[in-house]
Amino acid sequence: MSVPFDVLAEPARRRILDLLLERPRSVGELTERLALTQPGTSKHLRVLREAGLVTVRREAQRRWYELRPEPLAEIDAWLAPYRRLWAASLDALEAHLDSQADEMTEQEDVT
Amino acid sequence: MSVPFDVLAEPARRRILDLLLERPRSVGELTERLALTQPGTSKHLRVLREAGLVTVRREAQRRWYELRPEPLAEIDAWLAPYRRLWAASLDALEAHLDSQADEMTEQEDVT
DNA sequence: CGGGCATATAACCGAAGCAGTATGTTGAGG
DNA sequence: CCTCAACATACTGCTTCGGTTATATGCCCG
Repeated sequence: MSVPFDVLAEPARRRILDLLLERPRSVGELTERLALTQPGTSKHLRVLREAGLVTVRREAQRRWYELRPEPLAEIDAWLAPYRRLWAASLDALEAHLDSQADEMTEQEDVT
Repeated sequence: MSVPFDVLAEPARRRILDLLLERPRSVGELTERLALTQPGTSKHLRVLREAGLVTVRREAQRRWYELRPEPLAEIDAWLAPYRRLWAASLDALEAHLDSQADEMTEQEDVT
């Protein structure tokens, strides 16, 4: 579970990261937005913490969880050699759509 | 499980994709390299197939599995907003290392 | 110092995932 | 046809995971 891939397999954890992308948040706040129980949220946060994807700052009883994106680089690195492949097919799609657009401007009356 | 994130949570499946990155391969070949049983390999391939990450081409009794990277774009898309964040910290690291390198060239005798 | 708030940890349960064994399926070749 | 080769599917046991309820911890405040 300590690998970023496993951590991100859980939708709730991806949502947490998405929420932290905007700004640091408290457990209560996250719990509310996730529609989970508080212990459930805490459990996911623990996993994220142990994977190094978040850090905690204590303030009285409140704990502010904060994003730490570095471990995501591992995923990005794995993804890298594949990126050019689907990029190529997307380019092909774009080219296709572009040529269609061209045809349409040439005809000028395709409803 | 149909989401790319879940599919990639399994190390064996990532290895399969890595192997298919080089060229299409038969089930037997993959089984050998993964040190799995043949049914185990077939099972992972089924998951990859259902997620659209591989396609099959039949040739007599042999089946050639082939990479289909498009679904990985979903992961890449999710990753996108985070990329600039860790990129920033990596830049900072680079800058730091660069400045160290500078210092070293200035001194010229750091063993 | 006692009570309440915010959060963490523990204990428990059901569901799902993975690996392995056994068996089914399809095509080639004698 | 019969058999073998390559692969898929079925079934089973085990482990792990995610969610919930119950309880512990730490801190502020009256």
